[in-house]
Amino acid sequence: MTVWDRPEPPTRPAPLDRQRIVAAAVALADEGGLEAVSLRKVAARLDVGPMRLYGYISTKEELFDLMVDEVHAEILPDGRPGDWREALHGHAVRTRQAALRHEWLADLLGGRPSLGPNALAVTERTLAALDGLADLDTVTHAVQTVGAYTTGAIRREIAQLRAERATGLSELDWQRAYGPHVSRMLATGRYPTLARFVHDGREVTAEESFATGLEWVLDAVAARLDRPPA
Amino acid sequence: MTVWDRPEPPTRPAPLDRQRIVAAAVALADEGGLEAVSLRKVAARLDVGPMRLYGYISTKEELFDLMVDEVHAEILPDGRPGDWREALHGHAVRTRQAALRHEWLADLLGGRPSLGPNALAVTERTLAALDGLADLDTVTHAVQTVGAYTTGAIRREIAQLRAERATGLSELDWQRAYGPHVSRMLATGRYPTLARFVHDGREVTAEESFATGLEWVLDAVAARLDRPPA
DNA sequence: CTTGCGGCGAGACGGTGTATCGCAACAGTA
DNA sequence: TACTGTTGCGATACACCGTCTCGCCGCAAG
Repeated sequence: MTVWDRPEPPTRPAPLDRQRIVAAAVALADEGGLEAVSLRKVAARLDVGPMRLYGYISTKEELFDLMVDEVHAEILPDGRPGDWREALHGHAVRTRQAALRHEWLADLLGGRPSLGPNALAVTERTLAALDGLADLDTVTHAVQTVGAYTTGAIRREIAQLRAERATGLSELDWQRAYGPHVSRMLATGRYPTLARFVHDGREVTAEESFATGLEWVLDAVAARLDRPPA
Repeated sequence: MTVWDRPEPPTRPAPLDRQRIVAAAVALADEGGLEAVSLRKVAARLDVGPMRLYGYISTKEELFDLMVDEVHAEILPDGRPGDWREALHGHAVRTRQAALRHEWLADLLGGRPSLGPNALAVTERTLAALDGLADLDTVTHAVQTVGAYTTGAIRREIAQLRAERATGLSELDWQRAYGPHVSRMLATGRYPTLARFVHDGREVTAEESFATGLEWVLDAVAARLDRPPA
């Protein structure tokens, strides 16, 4: 049997890599949500046995940590730093955009401390943009407060988005119709104020709501940065 | 065989109840975290087969929804309403306290829309405290902004608390020592600002951090409530 | 007493994360 | 070159999960 008759050996899959593992996991999560990520499926996508992964991660939670840090690369500011407000605003907006691209991020955000290189780099850039404008404590509080708002607002937005998708209602109808359950609850008369707000309230897009709250929080930060600490 | 020889029939466990199911699930979660809650274990605690639960809930997620609403009973304001700031502040603080009592709440907060009777009642009371102080949109933004901050801050606090517990470090050492990993990362010199903040920053308790950020956000709300909408 | 029905729960199913361990392939040595 | 020691891979196993199916048992009606 000549060389020509023998098929080429199957191209060995590139040797494993944390990078490749995380990329596969992110792809899986983007397609089917966090619950679609199982070590077996990640391994299958890399043509590898599940146990192979344990050389690179020692637990599924670690894989999630790596995924979160991977996405933080998308959150790093693009250009050179502007003023503090632009930095905080940009960080919040880019985090939200990343969560809209990778909805599973909302499930993980704030769930564990993010100490990966990309997350630290994001923090570094943000802190640097505020450095010197006030004492360390004030700056720390500013970053943490905006971060907390961002995390919470993103979670709510994604949660609502999923609920809308599940019921098939359009986003703008949602707050008024919200399915039979809420209608019935409001009709009991036990939540008169809430009922009035739902009935009379203007429809507000999630993006507008996020932006408005963010401006408020940034204003609060501005008030503390401008004047020396109490 | 006389009556006296025959044992009394075993006291039948009280017929099932959503209340009892949720109470068992909450107890399990309080003891071992959310991951310790399985339908099988909840059922076992009620001396019942797992399938029995499906008459009362149709999915595990629904059980989680019920648990969240159960805890919202602890978040309802105790007395009669005070002013708007007290209402928002109290809501945030009570939510945090509930999360410290039931750490698993941090995993669920903001994860799905909360539409249970207790959650709606909490919202009703909060909205009522702000009603009339500004147009509906402004009031809605106020409640949502404070809510988003609260969710995010609680998640971060619980996440940090768990990480501390896992490493055995004391809370105050944490920010400086944070385990070998962060020390090494900071030593690389790639995060100079962050390193300086970690090194020079005053230790701040989680409670103080939460309270400070909350005051900032409430100040921002005050600024919008006091003057008519733009 | 018989019959029909309805609901309960045992068992099954397909999946999960992870521990174990036999084997095969390789490195080093005689 | 032949042998041996070691290492690391991955098949197999295990305990557990959420949920579906369906046979059986107890009760109501005739």
